[in-house]
Amino acid sequence: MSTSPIPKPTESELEILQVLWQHGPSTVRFVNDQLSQKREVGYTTTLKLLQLMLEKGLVHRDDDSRTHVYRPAVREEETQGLLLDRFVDAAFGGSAMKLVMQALGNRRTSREELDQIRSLLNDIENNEDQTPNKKD
Amino acid sequence: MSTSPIPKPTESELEILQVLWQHGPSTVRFVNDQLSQKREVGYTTTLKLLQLMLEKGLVHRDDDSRTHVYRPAVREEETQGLLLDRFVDAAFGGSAMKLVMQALGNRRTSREELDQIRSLLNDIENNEDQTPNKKD
DNA sequence: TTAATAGTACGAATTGATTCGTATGACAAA
DNA sequence: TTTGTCATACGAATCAATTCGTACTATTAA
Repeated sequence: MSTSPIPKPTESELEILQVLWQHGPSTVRFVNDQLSQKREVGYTTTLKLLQLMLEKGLVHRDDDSRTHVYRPAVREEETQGLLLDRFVDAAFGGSAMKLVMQALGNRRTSREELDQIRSLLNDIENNEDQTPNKKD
Repeated sequence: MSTSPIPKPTESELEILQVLWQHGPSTVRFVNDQLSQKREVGYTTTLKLLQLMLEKGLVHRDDDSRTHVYRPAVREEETQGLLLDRFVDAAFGGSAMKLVMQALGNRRTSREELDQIRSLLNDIENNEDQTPNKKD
């Protein structure tokens, strides 16, 4: 069982991955259009980023047709988990609890969401014994 | 009550802030010793970082004595909140819920911690109406 | 007083991420 | 065929973060 060697995506790469995760396989043009809705960004910039991501193994590319189509090579949850770990370390000194408390305390959370979390908490408490739990 | 214009600390700066938050006002030597426990880092590197952080307003400095003493200029929760916002945007497409679910689902959480969260959830649900909610 | 030690200041090299200009090729319409 | 449009490739500039070497000053011990 080799732990997959996911390279840590940068912020820009993450932005692109978000688009791919959300919309599925996309052309450079499409990705660039999406990014452009949030901020100014040149076409070749997006192109270059995608090419770098291809080299890093963050995306796959279908270049059968002239217009290439990119799709994510990493799974959303996995990548988010990886980044979350790093972030918890960097910003919260490793305490995931503190992070959760902040996230919940600091912003408006709807009753539905609260219920969702409650039910997750119950699940966790029930499955406690058989939880895989790879890390210390 | 002006919201303080906190500059976003970089990863290295955050590492240093962690030390200062945890141990209080410290000399460069002390901070460097702490950092060195985790990874190789030169003394002047730490010094330079602290000097830059001073310019940015991330720390204060007492230079009465030859050996300067640095202390955090930003509050822990505030800074974490700021970074959390950015992180939720960057990695979770803005959904704090998804982040919380990941954080809880992905790692072992003790019963005590689960209870702590539950009680926080209750607080949130009760205070819902009168919650100050300063931010947009 | 002198030498060793420990501190600060600061310029500059390095590295990585981001950005974009320009060259080049494919394709389609006239 | 020729011309205009749209695509990729890739070198290189820029910018920020990080790192460290070196110069200089204060302090202390001999």
